[in-house]
Amino acid sequence: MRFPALFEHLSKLAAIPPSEWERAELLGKEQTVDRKALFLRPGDASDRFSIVLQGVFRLVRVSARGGESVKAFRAEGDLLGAYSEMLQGKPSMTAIEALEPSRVLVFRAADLQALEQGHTCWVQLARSVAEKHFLLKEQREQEFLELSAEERLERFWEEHAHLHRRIPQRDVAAYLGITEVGLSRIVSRRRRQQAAASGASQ
Amino acid sequence: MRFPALFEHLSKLAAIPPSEWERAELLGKEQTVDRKALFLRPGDASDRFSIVLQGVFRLVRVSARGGESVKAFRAEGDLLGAYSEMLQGKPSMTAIEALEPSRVLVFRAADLQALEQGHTCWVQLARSVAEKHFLLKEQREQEFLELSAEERLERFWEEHAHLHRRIPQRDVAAYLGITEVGLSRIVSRRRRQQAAASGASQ
DNA sequence: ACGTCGCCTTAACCTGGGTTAACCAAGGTC
DNA sequence: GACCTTGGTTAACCCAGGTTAAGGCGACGT
Repeated sequence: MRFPALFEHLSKLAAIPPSEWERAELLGKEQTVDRKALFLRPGDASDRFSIVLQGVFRLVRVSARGGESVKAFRAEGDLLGAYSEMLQGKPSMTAIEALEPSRVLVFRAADLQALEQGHTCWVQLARSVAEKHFLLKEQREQEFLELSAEERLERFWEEHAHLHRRIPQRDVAAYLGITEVGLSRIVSRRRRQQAAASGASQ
Repeated sequence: MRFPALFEHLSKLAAIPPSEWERAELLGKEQTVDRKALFLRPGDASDRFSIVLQGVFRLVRVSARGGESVKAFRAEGDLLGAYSEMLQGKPSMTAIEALEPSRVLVFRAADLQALEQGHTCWVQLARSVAEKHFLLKEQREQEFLELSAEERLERFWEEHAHLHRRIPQRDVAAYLGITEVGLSRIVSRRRRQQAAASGASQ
C-alpha cells in the first residue's frame, strides 16, 4: 500500500476493501505543483480529479466582471478537481492554484468509472462524495443567508483552523464574499475589541 | 401506473424501468396539506420524504436569532423533505410550509432503502438527486459571492418563472437573504427605471 | 544597500440595504 | 358597516462594507 494515510481518510466515506484500494492506487499518478502554478485553468477538460498529498490549493471562479471569488480551499486528503463541471461534462470554469509547493495524486475520471463496474464500494464512495459536497455547500448557503461578514469570518477559522497561516488574507476575503480591505477592517476591529476587553478585565 | 407525469419527471434523473416504478408507487401515501399548514416542523424526525403532486412549499430555516430564511421553494414534481438532515440522520432543523392548498406523495426513507436492494436504478437515482442538489447549492453560492441583491432577484425570476405570482414577496426576500423592505425598494426602483427608459424612448 | 513586488493596513468618502415605523389595499369576520 | 388581518409600500435614519488611494513592511533579486 503506497498511501495508507489516504486509505484511512477515504475509509471514512465508504467501506473500501484494502484489496480494492491497492488496485486503485496503481491508477493514480503522482504530480508536483509549484507554488502559484495553476493546476487547472478555465477551459481545461474536467476529465481528471486528484487527491491532495501535500500542500494547499484554492479553487477560484473568475466572474464575468473580472472579479475573483474563491469557492473552496483544498488541503491534504481532500479531493481536488472541478467537481460540478465534471458532473455536467463541461469544461472547467474554475481555476485551481497551489498556494504552496504541493503534491497531488491524479486519477482519470474514466478510470473511476471502470472501478465502479468492478466493486460497488466505488459507487458508494461517489455517492458519499456528492452528499458531503452538498452538505458543505448548504452550510455555506446558510452562512450567507444568516451571518454578517464578521460572523462568517469567525466560522471560517473554526472550520479551517488547520489552514491557519497557510492561506493569504486576500483569499479568505474572496472566499467570504468581501474585499481584502473589508476583511482587514474587520480583523483590526476585532483586535481592538479584544485588546479593550482584556485590558478592562485586568 | 398512478402517476405517469411523475414517472416521466423522475426518468430525467435515472433510468427507472416502468415495472420498478409501479412497485414504488404503491409505497407512497397521498396526503393533502392545507395552505399555511406546516408539513414538517423543526424537531420532527427526518425519516420520510415526499414528492409534490400539487401546490407550492417553502423550506424555512429559523435561525438562532429568530430570523427566518428560506432555503428553497418546491413545486409540482419536486422532492420535498429535510434532505440534509436525512443524510445526517438528524431530526429536522427545517420547517416546510405549504403556500397553497397542496397534495404530496409521502414515502418512508426506509422503503427507499429497501428498493435500493432490489434494483440499482434506485441507487443511481439517489446519486443523481445528491448531485443535482449539489449543483443547485453551488450555483446559489456563486450568486451570493458575485451578485448584488438586485441581480440575485433577476436571476431568481429567470429560474423560477413558473412560480410567478405563487410566492409572496416576503418569502422571495427571505430566499435572497434580504428583508421584505429591501426587496420592495429594489422592485420599485426597477419599476421606476423601466418606466423612465420606456418613457424616454417614446 | 537598493529597488520593487506581494500582501496588508488605514483613511476618506460613498452606497446598498437594515431598521423602525407609519400607512395602504384587499380580503375575512362579526 | 366597522373592524381585523395579511402582505406590500414608503420614508427617515443608520451602518457594514465597497471603492479609491496612499502608505507600510518584509521577502526577494541584483
